[in-house]
Amino acid sequence: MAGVRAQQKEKTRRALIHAALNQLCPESSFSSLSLREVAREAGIAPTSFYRHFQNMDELGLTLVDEGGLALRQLLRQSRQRIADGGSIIEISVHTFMDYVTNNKNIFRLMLQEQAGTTKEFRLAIAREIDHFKKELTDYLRTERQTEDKLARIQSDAIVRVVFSAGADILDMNAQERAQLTEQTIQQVRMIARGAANLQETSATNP
Amino acid sequence: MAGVRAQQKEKTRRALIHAALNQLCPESSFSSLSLREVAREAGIAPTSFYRHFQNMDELGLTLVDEGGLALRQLLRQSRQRIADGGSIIEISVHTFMDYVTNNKNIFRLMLQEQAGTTKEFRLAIAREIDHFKKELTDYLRTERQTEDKLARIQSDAIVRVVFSAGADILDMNAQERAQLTEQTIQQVRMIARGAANLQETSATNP
DNA sequence: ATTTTAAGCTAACAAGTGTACGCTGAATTT
DNA sequence: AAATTCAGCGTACACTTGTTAGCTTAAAAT
Repeated sequence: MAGVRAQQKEKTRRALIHAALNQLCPESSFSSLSLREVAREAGIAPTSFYRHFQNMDELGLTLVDEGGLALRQLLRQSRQRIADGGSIIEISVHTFMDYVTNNKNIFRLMLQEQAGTTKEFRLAIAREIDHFKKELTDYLRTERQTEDKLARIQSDAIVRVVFSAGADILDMNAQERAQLTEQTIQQVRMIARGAANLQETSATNP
Repeated sequence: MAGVRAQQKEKTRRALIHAALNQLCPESSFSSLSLREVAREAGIAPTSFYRHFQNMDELGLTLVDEGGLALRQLLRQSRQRIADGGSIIEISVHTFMDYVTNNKNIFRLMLQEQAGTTKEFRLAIAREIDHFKKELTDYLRTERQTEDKLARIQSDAIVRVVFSAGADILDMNAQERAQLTEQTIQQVRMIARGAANLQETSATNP
């Protein structure tokens, strides 16, 4: 059973996703996309859209999920490369910035809908960011022997700084990008240093 | 010359601003507001809108400017209250969070349009954030004798963390808000500590 | 007292939107 | 071979949108 039918369906589903992604330029946000235009670019009739998604939001959530998953996989990969030496901070930040650079539209979508109008979107994106925070917290606790609460506060701060810098990177050229990436690495180190310092202090003053 | 006419014009101008602000709930972003609805709520005909603003974007930019100005004034005020004792970090973060809590709609607008679709918006908001960063940098340099470049990096990190936390506060109740505010204060202290530590280290290793 | 100004109005237009309905035809199942 | 499923289509409807053109009317300027 080749599933000629299911195959074709998947194909136009991808076409819809691709069309939506393609229309997400700096000049038009996801929430301003119209079902009709997306359908037009995917080469189907507007009404056929409903054979694949219940509405545009469902399509958007798919984009967020796929994008978040890809980013997490990249970061997990890059963390494994740490064994070969190299700073985890440096590699992770670079990986993140590269992802943003290569997937501007998806990242912009996440930024926009993070403060956006649909609760389901906001939750989906909060979930993605939480995934991050959690993985980072675990790393800090096990690999860096950071005390639990401190690890959570620290990783929260790091994630905030990195995501925020990622947002700024969207409009930058390669040179500015490299510069901001360097600065972000320094800031993450700053946070790590401050956290370590706090831990020492509280250890001697219990 | 009382200026009965100018007075009335200002009044409906405020009505338009108020109407727009009022329609900025979590369920509808600024870019999804329609000129007609805003005009309707302000009690004028759609076409009369143009007597006050060239288009909706101009209205939005007005909101951003007013909101940013108010926030900066608050922070400047609160910084002067430092003389009476109390941590500048604590007071500033509290002031910021209170502002966000009391002006959710404006702050949400800023968040949305920061990654939004109109370049002019993005620039306006970047400008507001830069104002902040600059005032903080100056403070760090003069009051805390922080080295110039370090002061810039540090204040950049602080502003990122605080703004990001401000975004999260929008959907929270009073208790969660207090908790996140405390955490943010700790994170700012963490950054300050890390920066001081870095400065010491580089002073002894020139 | 007369003229000018301009805030606000009504009417109208062209364009775009989401979605309900029912049909077709090929892939699949029976 | 016959029956069923279902991705995709065309038509149609009821709205909403931004914006133009020209009128009214009271305030301001002359």
